[in-house]
Amino acid sequence: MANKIGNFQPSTCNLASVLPHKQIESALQAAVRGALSDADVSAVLVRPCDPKFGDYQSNALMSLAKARKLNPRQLAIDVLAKLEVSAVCEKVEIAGAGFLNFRLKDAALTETLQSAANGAHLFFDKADRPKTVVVDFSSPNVAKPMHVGHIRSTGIGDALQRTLRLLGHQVISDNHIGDWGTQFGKLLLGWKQILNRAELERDAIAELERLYKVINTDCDANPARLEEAKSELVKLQAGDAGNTAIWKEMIALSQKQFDTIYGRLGVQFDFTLGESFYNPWLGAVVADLLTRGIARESEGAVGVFSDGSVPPKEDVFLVNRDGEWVPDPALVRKSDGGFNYTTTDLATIDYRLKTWSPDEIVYVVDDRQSSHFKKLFATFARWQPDAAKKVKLVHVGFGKIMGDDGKPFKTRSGDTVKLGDLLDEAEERALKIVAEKSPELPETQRQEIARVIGLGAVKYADLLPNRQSDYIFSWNKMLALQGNTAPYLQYAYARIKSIFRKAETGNLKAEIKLAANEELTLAKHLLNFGLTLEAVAEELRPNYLCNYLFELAGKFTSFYENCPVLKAGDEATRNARLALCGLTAQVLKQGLEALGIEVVEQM
RNA sequence: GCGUCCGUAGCUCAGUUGGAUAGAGCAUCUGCCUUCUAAGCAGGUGGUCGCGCGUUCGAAUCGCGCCGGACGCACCA
Repeated sequence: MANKIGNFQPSTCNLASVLPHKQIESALQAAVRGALSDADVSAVLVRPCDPKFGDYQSNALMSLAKARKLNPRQLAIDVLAKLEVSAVCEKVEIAGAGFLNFRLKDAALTETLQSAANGAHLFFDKADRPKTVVVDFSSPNVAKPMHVGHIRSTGIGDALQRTLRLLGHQVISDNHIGDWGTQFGKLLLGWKQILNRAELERDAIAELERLYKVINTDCDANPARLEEAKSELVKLQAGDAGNTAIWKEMIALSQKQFDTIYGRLGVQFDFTLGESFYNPWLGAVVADLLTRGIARESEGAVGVFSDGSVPPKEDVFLVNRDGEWVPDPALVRKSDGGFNYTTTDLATIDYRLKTWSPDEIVYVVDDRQSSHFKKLFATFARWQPDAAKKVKLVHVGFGKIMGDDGKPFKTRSGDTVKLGDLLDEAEERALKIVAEKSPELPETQRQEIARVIGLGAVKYADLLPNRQSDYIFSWNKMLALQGNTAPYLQYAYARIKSIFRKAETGNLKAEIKLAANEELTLAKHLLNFGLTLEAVAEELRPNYLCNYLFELAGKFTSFYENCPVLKAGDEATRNARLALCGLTAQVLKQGLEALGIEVVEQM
């Protein structure tokens, strides 16, 4: 926020845009500056609107007028007098309390589509000011199976990194895996005493999970076993060679599992710097916090406490218990001398800033950890105030996945659903449907279609809801293949491709001609692709893109029903419609790709 | 007890600086396959946006208070 000062957008950037709404926007901003020389025009935006009012609308003048106690309609008249948008718009209208309504000239619309058809762009601009963004997501734990809970972080994080990259930002994706912690004491003990080598070869993660469970049960019942486990942990922490070797092997085995899943999901990371990577710095972080007086000792532990700079209600280091405000510190060292995740997270921020100098670090993590992140960010701001001003730290939180019963999603027997099993089931269910719908296709092709549709369905169902709300996991919904689902979008794409297979001739760079309502509606919607991508990148909400693509597919099918392409009356119409189909297919494919979802040529 | 998030159609959910008559899918009802994939399209039914007060030209959106729900509240992440 604070780093936005002086970050004005030169209008020349927008003037270079191929997109009419951006041209209108920068012209409008110039006109507003002309009418109100001191106005902050960064909030003067032009957005698509209800077609009955026009194609685009700005309501910015009303809030500007309000802040200055001006008559909004009069301000609109003054701004309009200075506004020059006749190249792309029909006469601009002032409506209601002070809306500006813009209607695109057909020529401007056609020209934008033509340039896209010629390959000059795909309805979005690269960012004027590319940012460097670290995206921290997925973060599975070593020696545990990835489960259904990981799809949210993995899917949302991947969609965000893809979208940011598409817009020309520099992204550093980092998988902060859980490869350190007290659980390794138990795992090491289990490995040394009850490891089944054959099982380890067959299914390493299951065997590691078994080790943990058995020893954990032992420890609960028998304090001596717990001591044994602790001493293994101490040896590991002290750098014991044998324990370190076993620990590394457990990580390698887990990484194999992660790679398999990520391979299926098509997710890539630039770095996988787990928690253990930061071990060498943890002591120094705590020492520095103590030296600077930011942390202090309490009950044997070391923590960061309230500095009293804000009212208790806003103080993240206080919590109210029975009517009294009591400390809720961010602990950075336990009373046994061990460090905890706040320490690691502080060292991680420090490392990332020093290594990559990002403008932003985005954490795609469960909403339940929001108070942890608030404390973490506040602690970092106190620890390194100057560095903190240069980076935006964002917690992208998300809700839980629930079962049909409204309780957290589990298998019938009450276990957590393993991610691999979930993906298998998605593909199996999709295969049944493909076999039913397209029995004529060869088996291998049906399997490939089922793979793309099954995975797409799961990912899309996860990305579609507002990320902050919990959502109900339903196979029927995501694979019913009706409504707002990945298959619906993939189907729209496949239908377009089918047209092209049947079109023996066709020039994708044909002259664009728009006449029918369905053609105009579709064309105008294509123009909003960039706006949508920017909204996703700005608000870190992939669901905006889902809804955009669903509408695009809907507008396309409407066009498809009403405007024959191959059987159009004349050659020019046929070619123009083919070009429109081609652009729609490209946007669908590109948009789905930004969500991490593949398409098939036929389904 | 305190904090965070949430409460929108029968069900599941959208709702992009507060903006014009609140949207979609499912379900339900009515049409549409001798024309490019009907996994589709067109249309109907269905909502005092939990309740109340307030701010505003304008509130699902902002503020306050209730009611209901989920989650979280030092040495696990």
